[in-house]
Amino acid sequence: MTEQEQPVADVFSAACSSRPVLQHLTGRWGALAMVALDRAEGPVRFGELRRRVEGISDRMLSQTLGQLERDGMVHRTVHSSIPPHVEYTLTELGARVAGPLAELIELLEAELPTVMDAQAAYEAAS
Amino acid sequence: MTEQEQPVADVFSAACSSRPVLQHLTGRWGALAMVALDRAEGPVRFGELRRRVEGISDRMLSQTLGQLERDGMVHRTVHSSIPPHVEYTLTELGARVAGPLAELIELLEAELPTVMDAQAAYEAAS
DNA sequence: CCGTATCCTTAACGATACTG
DNA sequence: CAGTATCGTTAAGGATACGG
Repeated sequence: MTEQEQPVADVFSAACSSRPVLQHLTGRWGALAMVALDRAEGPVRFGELRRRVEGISDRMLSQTLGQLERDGMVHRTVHSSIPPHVEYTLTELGARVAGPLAELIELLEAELPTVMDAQAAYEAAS
Repeated sequence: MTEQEQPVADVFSAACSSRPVLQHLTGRWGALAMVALDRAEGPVRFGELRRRVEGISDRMLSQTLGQLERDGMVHRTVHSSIPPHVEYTLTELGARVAGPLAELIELLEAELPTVMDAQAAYEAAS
């Protein structure tokens, strides 16, 4: 049987359930958290993640990870001990989603000079 | 000469200029606008774009396109006539950036059932 | 150590009205 | 048609303090 994967979802449709999921991934911190986990290639602790994603607050990291966990992108493992020890990893789906996000970020980092030039040209024209 | 492209940019650094650029692309409407332009494969007018990106307001579309134009992702062509006629296309850089964004969106649309299942499981566990 | 709770400030956003 | 201006509302985000 050659089943056709036919997406019923359309993110361009306003009411589609995929919209919030996209928001979580492309929100202020979503992509950074995902790619940080992707680059780690192994479990990462909360504090370590906060250090990697510079500028994020406890509150935002917690909230972002919560959304991603709910969406099935991130797996959370709690080792009940004192002090507590919590590890985050990407799920199988999360790893696949992280791919394009990592590409985007790498492309952007490599092409930042191009962007800066464009910005300068834009300012000059206005 | 085999020049090594060595990115000086690091999006994980809080003050890096790449951060705002990433914001524009992964903000609420950035990715949707980029991929809508990518799928069009040709010039798209303002009104057409607004129709394609369901739910976006005049104000947000204008602002989003302005940011993307400033970042060198989108090219804007004004045909001075009455009524006005303005066309948007991706720049060469924009087209390359749109690639990963399109991948992300397609993956998300295809895997939405997986995400919905994860959400249901999450609710059940709490 | 890993968060949550609370409060507060900012900015994102949408609706409406208006202009070239 | 393609926006901009203004206004009001909402939601996102940061700071701080505290709990398991």
